[in-house]
Parts: sequence; structure tokens; C-alpha cells
Amino acid sequence: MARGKETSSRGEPQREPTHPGAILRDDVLPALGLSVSEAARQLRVTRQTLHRIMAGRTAVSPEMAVRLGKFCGNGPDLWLRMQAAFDLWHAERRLKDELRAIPSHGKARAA
Amino acid sequence: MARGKETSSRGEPQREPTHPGAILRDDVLPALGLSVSEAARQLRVTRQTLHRIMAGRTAVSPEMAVRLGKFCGNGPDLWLRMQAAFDLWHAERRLKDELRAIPSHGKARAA
DNA sequence: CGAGGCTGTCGCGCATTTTTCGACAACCTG
DNA sequence: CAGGTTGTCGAAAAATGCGCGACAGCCTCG
Repeated sequence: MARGKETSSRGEPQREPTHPGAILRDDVLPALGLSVSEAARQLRVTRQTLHRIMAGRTAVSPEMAVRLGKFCGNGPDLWLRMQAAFDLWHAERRLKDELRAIPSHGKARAA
Repeated sequence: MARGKETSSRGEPQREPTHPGAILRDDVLPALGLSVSEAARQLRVTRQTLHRIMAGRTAVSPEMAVRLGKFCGNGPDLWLRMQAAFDLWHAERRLKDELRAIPSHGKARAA
């Protein structure tokens, strides 16, 4: 099959989804013209915490999503969804063995 | 429409969103005619773990979402999104004080 | 009646994760 | 040079998901 199985429809991508922190680092902060330290101050977290998220080394917790939601005006959902996609991808990868042993009820579908 | 402020649009509800575990307990398991113990076995978790989720006492982790996704055939996204909505609601509630101190950049909007 | 299964619940321990704090060296800028 | 920013490290605290063992209560079946 020449091509990706579902490159354009849905389902999880083959490569690691973008970490929310990357957006923060590459788009949000530059757009706002804020330094990491300054943004951290406004978010009421330590600059290290913010930095770790931007570096993709820690996840965007629900609380952090709320902070970012207010901060960016986008609402928290976006951030948490991005993080969820990220976590999901890794979880699926880690569980792919055990996953095979779990039966599919409901709309079971051929492999 | 006179009525509900945003019953159909968007924004977080005033009452606690449904915990994913409730769906599991009230809909999925009954529909499948499975006991908690049996479902837990198929999910490859302990019955206590599954029970804790159904009781709403613990969250649906990304890994558990993957398990449930395979198990129900719905895919993991649904479960994780429900959990995210749940977490978000509580996080917002917990942070509502500090939230006021965080400035809104970008599309700032009146209340 | 007794055996076995399912259920709800509790406590313990383990592993992981998120956050904070303090501190350091490196860099730029006025 | 003084001050602000940045990246990184370690330690410690707090929360969280999970498994395990155990208990009591309730059924049902033989």
C-alpha cells in the first residue's frame, strides 16, 4: 500500500505530536514579546516550571492549562487537548503489546 | 432562547462534568453485560483499579484511556477528552483566585 | 448448609510526575 | 561593572495511578 494508512483521515499520527510547550515557545511568547521570566511571573509559576514545559520536558497539567488559557485568552481546552494528544500517543506506544490482549467490544472491526 | 446561558454553545458548565467512570458504570458495562471483575480482567487491570475509576475516585489516565479505547472500540480520545473536561472544571475551580491575577493577552475579551 | 463468585472499600507501598526553591555559569545590555 | 535573562542541576515536597492483600456483605448453585 504505497501510502500512509490514514494520513488524511483521523487516527494517531506516526510521529510524536507537537508538545504544547513548543507552541508556547515558538508562537505565543514571541508573539507577545515576553521573556520567559516575565511570562512565568504573569502565570504565577516559577520560571523553571515554565521553561520545562516549553522545553517539552514536563506536561501541561490541568492547572497549567487553566493558567495558559487565561493568559492566552484561548481557553484552557486547547492546551489540555494538545497535551492529551501527546500523552495518548506515548501511552499507545507503551501499551501496544498489552493492547493486543484486550478484546474489542461494541463496534468491533476487522484488524 | 431566553433560557440557558450557554446550554448549547461552549464554555464550562456550572456543574461538575460527568466523570468518564460514570459512563463506564452506567452505560458501557451494562450494555456489554459484563461484571466489573470480568471487565477488569479483559482490560488487564485489577478490579479495584477499574472500580476506582467507575466510582469517580481516580482519573482515567492516558494508559487507561488506551485500554478503554480498544475495549469499547470507540478509540481512546473520547475517554481522555472526558477526563480532560472533568479535570479542567476542577482545576478552574481550584485556581479561581489566582486566575484573577493572571493577565489576558491576545484576544482579551470583556467578561 | 457450605462453596464460590461478585462487590465495595480500606490501607499500604511503589513508581511516576509536577512543582518549588536555591544555586550556578553564561550571556547581553546599559 | 551591575542588572536582567537564560539554561540547567539537585533536593524535597505533594499528588496521583496502580497493584496487592484483606475484609465484610450479598447472591446463587449444588
